[in-house]
Amino acid sequence: MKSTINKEFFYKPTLQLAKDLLGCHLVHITDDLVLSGRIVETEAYMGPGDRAAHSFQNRRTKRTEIMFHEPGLIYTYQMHTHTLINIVCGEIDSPEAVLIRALEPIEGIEKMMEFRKNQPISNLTNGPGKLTKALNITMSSYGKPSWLPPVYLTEGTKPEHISSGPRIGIDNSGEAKDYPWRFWITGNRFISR
DNA sequence: ATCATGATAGCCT
DNA sequence: GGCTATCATGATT
Repeated sequence: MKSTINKEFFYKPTLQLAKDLLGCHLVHITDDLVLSGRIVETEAYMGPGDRAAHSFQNRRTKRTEIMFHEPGLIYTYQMHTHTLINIVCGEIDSPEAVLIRALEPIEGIEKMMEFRKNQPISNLTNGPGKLTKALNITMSSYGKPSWLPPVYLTEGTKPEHISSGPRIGIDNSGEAKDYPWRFWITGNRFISR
């Protein structure tokens, strides 16, 4: 069992945290089930100045509210038919977040296959909507701490090398679409594309 | 490559 | 209350 991350871990610049989350494990534990994966791809959303961020221009609404709170909390939101999971970053009142875009399946792979309608292992968690389905993560995690069960992070194995590039799915975000704020473990086969 | 899906959010009247 | 868009995915052409 990997050791749990403590909340001090989250007090660092968001771009650094986006990289430091690579290699950590995301775990969902319930009474009779452990589902986990190693984070292999993330994206940083930099708040008021980032046109791709929900909190652009400090937009503070019911949905974005949690990003104004302490780092390490879970920000989930619904996108079409999928739930996406982010980790809140930045100091209080600095509404930044890191989106978890892909995992490498670790524990509970058989069960993940059930949740993912018998997809092959290579297609279980290689996208932000897929991984929440595989780990059975829903909107009920909104605002919960990511350093405590049931949905939490643990230390994993550090990546050997990290790559970066433009974020995905934000073509309507002006100049922000080209910022290299997507990070992934170089060569990993579970990245989203 | 395009399209349907369909759950809110956010913004307008 | 209506309208439009969305940090995606799976199925279809």
